[in-house]
Amino acid sequence: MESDLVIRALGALAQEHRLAAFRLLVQAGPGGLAAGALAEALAVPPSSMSFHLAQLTNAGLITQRRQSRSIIYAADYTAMGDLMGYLTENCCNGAACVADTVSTLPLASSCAQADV
Amino acid sequence: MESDLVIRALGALAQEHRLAAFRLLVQAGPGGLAAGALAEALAVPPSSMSFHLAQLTNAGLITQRRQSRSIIYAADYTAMGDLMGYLTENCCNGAACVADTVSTLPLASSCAQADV
DNA sequence: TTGATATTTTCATATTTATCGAATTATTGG
DNA sequence: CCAATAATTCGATAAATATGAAAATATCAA
Repeated sequence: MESDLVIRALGALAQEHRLAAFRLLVQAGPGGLAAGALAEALAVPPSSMSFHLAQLTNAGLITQRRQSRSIIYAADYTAMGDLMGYLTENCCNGAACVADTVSTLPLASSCAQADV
Repeated sequence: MESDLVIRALGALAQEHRLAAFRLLVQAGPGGLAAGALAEALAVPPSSMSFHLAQLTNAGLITQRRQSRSIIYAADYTAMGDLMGYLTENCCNGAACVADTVSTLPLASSCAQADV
């Protein structure tokens, strides 16, 4: 992941409404949520919501697809994974930052196959 | 980690010079680097560097200490770890984002001692 | 104390980002 | 086609961020 895209992704998440929207989309799963549903959930005017969703889309963190009259947004887990990978490699001294967190999660399996 | 601090941390890293400075500080380790050394390394005027270092400090990502005439900045690994923890919990569906990335890195050692 | 060094603060300016009503585009049912 | 629904784009404005020269602050060595 190039640092320009990383900066756009970080900037996209560095905003109250966008971070909240992205969290909702992560929770929602691949099915995603409609723009209107997000706007209502966050109590943000449609035009503002659209602006923020465009930022997240531009950063590659979410995808959009039309479904009838609605436009459904969904979190791009791969993009988020790439961002986490960049931060782990470049901003955490040899994964020291992650280790603490990961060790508290059920990731034993992923560590076991770390020799791949 | 509260979302307000998370947003400040993400915003602090979402800028070319600040991301580069933080990466240098992470590499430098606990010893840190002087403001002047960072400014020179990044070819940024002292006043601009100072501005950016203040942003990173305000976000809690780096610490500062005076050493003679220089002010030494150092990465706060705990803060970065907290940020990674927040993202893992809230923006990665049950750590799925991390698992993919981590498994492709030579993290066997960090995983082995994860029980510390 | 004086002078040199290291950094920050101040200040003006430029740029980017955020907000939201109103107008516009796209889709569907009747 | 027409009316209703769902989103986006436009446009004007406000607010936050970035930049860098110049002045102010802190430290040290002589």
